[in-house]
This record gives sequence, structure tokens and C-alpha cells, in this order.
Amino acid sequence: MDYFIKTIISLLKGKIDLPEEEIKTLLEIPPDFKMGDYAFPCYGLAKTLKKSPNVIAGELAKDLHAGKPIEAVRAVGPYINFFVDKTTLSETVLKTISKERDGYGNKDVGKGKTVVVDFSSPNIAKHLAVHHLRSALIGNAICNSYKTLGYTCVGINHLGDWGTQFGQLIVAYKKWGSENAHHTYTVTDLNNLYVKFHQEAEKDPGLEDEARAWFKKLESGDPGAKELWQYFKDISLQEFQKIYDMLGIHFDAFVGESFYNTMVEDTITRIKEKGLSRVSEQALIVDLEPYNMPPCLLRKKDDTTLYATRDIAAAEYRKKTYDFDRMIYVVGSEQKLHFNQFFKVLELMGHNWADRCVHVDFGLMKFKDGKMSTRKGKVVLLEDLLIEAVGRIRKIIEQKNPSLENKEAVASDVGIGAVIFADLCTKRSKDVVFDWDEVLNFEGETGPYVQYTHARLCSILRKYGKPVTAEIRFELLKEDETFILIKNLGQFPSIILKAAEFYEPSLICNYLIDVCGNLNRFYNAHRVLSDDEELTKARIFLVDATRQVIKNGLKILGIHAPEQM
RNA sequence: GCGCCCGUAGCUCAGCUGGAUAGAGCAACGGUUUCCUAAACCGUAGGUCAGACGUUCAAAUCGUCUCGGGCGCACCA
Repeated sequence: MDYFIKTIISLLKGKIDLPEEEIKTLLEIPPDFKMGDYAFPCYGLAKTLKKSPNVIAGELAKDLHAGKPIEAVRAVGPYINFFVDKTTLSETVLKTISKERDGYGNKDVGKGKTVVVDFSSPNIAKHLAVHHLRSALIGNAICNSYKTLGYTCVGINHLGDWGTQFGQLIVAYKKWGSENAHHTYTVTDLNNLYVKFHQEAEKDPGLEDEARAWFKKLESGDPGAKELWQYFKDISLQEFQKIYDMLGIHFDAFVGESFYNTMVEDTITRIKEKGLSRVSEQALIVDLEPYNMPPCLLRKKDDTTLYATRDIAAAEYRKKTYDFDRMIYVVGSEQKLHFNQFFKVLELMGHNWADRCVHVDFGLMKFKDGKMSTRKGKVVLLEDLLIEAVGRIRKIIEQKNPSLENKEAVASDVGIGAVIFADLCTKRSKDVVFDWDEVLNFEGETGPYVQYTHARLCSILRKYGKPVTAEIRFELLKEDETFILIKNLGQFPSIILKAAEFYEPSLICNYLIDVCGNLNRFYNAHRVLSDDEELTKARIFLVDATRQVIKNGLKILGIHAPEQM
């Protein structure tokens, strides 16, 4: 696509007095393809040339003669519209896709650079529930986007395996849990203990003190506390892994908060030496009042640390270990202030890389009647949701395609794909209300729709049965539905770039919906396999390219693309 | 009280680094299958882009304010 833009710029350059860069940013794509493929608005020139933009467009258009890849230049109102040569465009786009295959969309802008992505990061001793989905899926997709751009990506699961809550859990376990010590504990048992603790603590506030005391023991290395903690952690990790496997999410490191426990002392010492901290109300804080923020707490009055402290230590450790170019934290927007505080402390410590840490936030997931809460047991477990989704797809397969092979694998790909797509589809800044019917709707702008479109294309290719060739007559791909689709396919690389730049996987979802819509319109209007050999070859080439783009896009989102469904 | 996010069709959303008639899906109604998977496609209906003022040749898009919803604001993460 750059090829056409460059030609247009060089065409305009001689006629108007603007730097290339500016012409490039001014160039736009008309709302309707019938108006042209690119357009240059003349409003800006009106002032300097003292003529109306319509007149300028008219004069310039007359002056610019089409050539080579530009088929026509036409003035429409205040715009100069450019029509590219369809054959050249089709050939450029489709040949690129067929050459690059699984690598179509890849770039090397990130070559040699490392990006650390901190995502999912659940607290242990609790189930993974639907509200954990967003961080995991958005983080995974961002990781994949950056990989596509050539970055080395390190996906880190920063497990919440440290903090006062483990004191609470130990107290609960000792009081109400240890009598069934011989039966194998599950996360459900741990969760029940956690809920019970909070119920009891409302009646007896002394429990909270006991919990803090236990956490203090844990932090100072008490073997008994540590053993229990490790036990809880093992139980949790096992269950988490099961869900991550279902979702197809991989981490390069499972490094929880506890890992940094040995480093926090050193971190605090350096903060103190820089004179950044002071004691206030018996706690050690970094005063952030000059920056209009509440203080960042490093140490509580009982001397134990807080997560901000561990986050600072973790950031320093990661910088040393990975020498990242950028570090991305995919964490809910309710933690915005925490990240602003902790990034500011990094900056004050003199870390010039502090501005390369970004908090990629996202809106809250809640129920119609309010927030989800583990404490109150008001959650939908992730596992239940995934099983339900796969179950419903299984039924639909039974009804629509009972002779399908590998039904189970396909049901899993489609059911889980539906959940992933539904979550990734909306811009991350929006709050989402969890609704079974919405997540489990499989028609229209959904994951199954994209997968179905992909499967149909595979089906055509199977039926065709011969090798796909690039030796086709590109001028045959000229109908409206066909050309719109080809242009759309050519946008894929720039969509990935934008999705990575804005940390916004929803852009890829929307793009895929677009491609599928265009494909299905093409599919309905034109038969691919016909007696006309040349035409069939040409359309097959397009079908194969579309199949490839959908597959590549889904892969970034973390969704499988079954060949039949 | 202060700060951040959101407010576009009945519902869910896209469009928001300003530009040519505000787009999809779901739901409703009507249509398309002798033909490559109808999990699809086409059509009809549906909008004071929360509101006001401002900047601009041009505002859903930028700024200020108001209203409505969400989140956060020292020993939780």
C-alpha cells in the first residue's frame, strides 16, 4: 500500500508547496470506494492560495496526469481523488500475502528490542473467574502483536503470592481447615477459607491482627508459615495451569511477588539514601504531594512491605534481567493511581527508563447488579464459562454438521474462541457487564463468525484440490465486492502496527469482522469454482489470501482457526 | 471534595491524532438455498452522536463547564 501512497506524494509534491510528511498525513481514504482509493483535501491550501478549495482541487486535478499505478485523478468538490490501478493493487497485495504466508503482517520495527508484558497476574488461593479474563486475553494479544512486529516479548505472570492475605489464609487454615488436612486441598477449599475469614473477621476484628502477625512471620522467613504458603501456592498453580492451557495462553515466566522479597530491603535502602522517603504515622512513605498524588507506602507500621514496594523491586530486577525497551502492565484501571505513584517513584529514583513503563488499563467487568467479588463468592468461574461455551458449540455442531470429524477439538476451538473474541472485541477502556447470553451468542460479529468464514474458505480450497498458483490474470479480480476485499486485505499490516501502538487488540477484532463481511459479500455474489479455468484460478488465489489473513489475525488474538466446523 | 475512565439506533458496540451522506451486529419485520458449509447474505425500520458554550472554513471527534454512570484517593492487591 505504501507504494501507492508514495506515488501520489511524488505526484503532488511538484504542484503544491508542502513537505512530503505533511502531504502524507493529509492523505485520506474516501468514505466510499466509488469516490476513489485515496483523497487529498484542499481546505488547507485555500488560505495560502486565496481560492476556494473546490477551485484548487479542480485546477490541481487537471494538472496531475495519471500514470502507471494511478489510473485516474479526479476533483470531487474540495478533494482531489486518486484511483489506483486495480490490477496493480491486486497483484501487489495478493502476491505479498502468498509470499509471506504465516508471516504476512510481520515487520521488523522491533528487531533487537525487548518488550516485557506483565499480564494475568492473579492472586493465588482464589479461582480464576471471568473478571480475570481481560488481563489474560488483552495481555496475550498485546504480546502476540509485538512479536509480530519483531520484538522479543517476555510474558510475565506476576502472581499475587505475597501479602497480608496469606496471613489471613494461614489463620483461617489453622482455625478451621487443618482438621481435614489428610484430604487433598483444592482451590475451592482455600477459597472457602478465605471467605470464612472475612465473615468471621467482621464479628471479631482481632483476627485481622492475627493475620498481620502471620504475614510478618512469613515475610521474616518463618518455616512453618512458609511451608503452608508453599502448599497453598502449589494447589493454585496446578489449577491455574489447567485454565491457561484451555485458553492457550503461555507465559515466559511465572514469577510472583514473593520472588522479590529478598530484594525489597536493598530497594528501600536506596530510596532512603536518595532522601526520597520519610516516616509518617509510623509507616515509611515516599511523599508525592508535589505531584498531586497521595504518598506511596513502602512499609507498614508493622514493618512489612506493600505491593508498591515489591513492584518497584520487580521493575528494577526486570530491567536488569531483560533490559527491556518497554514494559507493559496489563492491569485494571482501578489500579491507575498505584501505577502512577510507582512509576513516579522509579523516576525519582533516577531510573531514566521510568517513562518506558506503561500501564495498559482496562475497564471493570461486573454483573448487572454490581461488582464481582471473590470475598462474597459472587463470581462466574472461568472454567465453568469455558465448559459451558464448548458445550453449547458441541450442540450446534451436532445440529449443523453432525458428520464433522474431530468434533471435540473443534467445539473447544470454537467455544473458547467465542469467549476470547467476545472479550477482546470491545475497546479495553470500556467497562463490560458480564452477560451469559452475550458471551455465548455465536451469530453476527463474533468469534465463530470469523472462524466459520475461515472454515468455508478452507472448504473451497479442499474442493478445488489443486495447488494454488500466483500465475493468474489479476485483471479478472475487478468486481466491486472483489476489489473491496483485496484492498481490505492490504490493510492488515498497518492494523497490527496500530493495535500494538495503542495496545488495543479490539482493532484486530474489528478488522477481522470487516474482512469477513467483505469476504461473505464476495462469496455470495461470485462463484469461486467454475468452468472458467482462468477465473477460478484467480478467485482461488484471492480465497487463499483471505484465508491466510484471517488465520494470522486470529492467531494474534490467541484463537485457533479450524479448517472445518 | 479531588483525580481518572465511560456516555453514539431499543440493546451491544465501531467511528474519536477534526474533514465529503454518522456505520455494524443483536432484537423486529420481509426476502435469498437445483449452486463452493444459511454459524451466511440482501432489504425495511430505527439516531437532538448526554447537554451547553467555545475553537475552526469544517466538531460525534479538540477545549471549558453541566448532567448521568463507573473506578480510585495511607498501611489490601
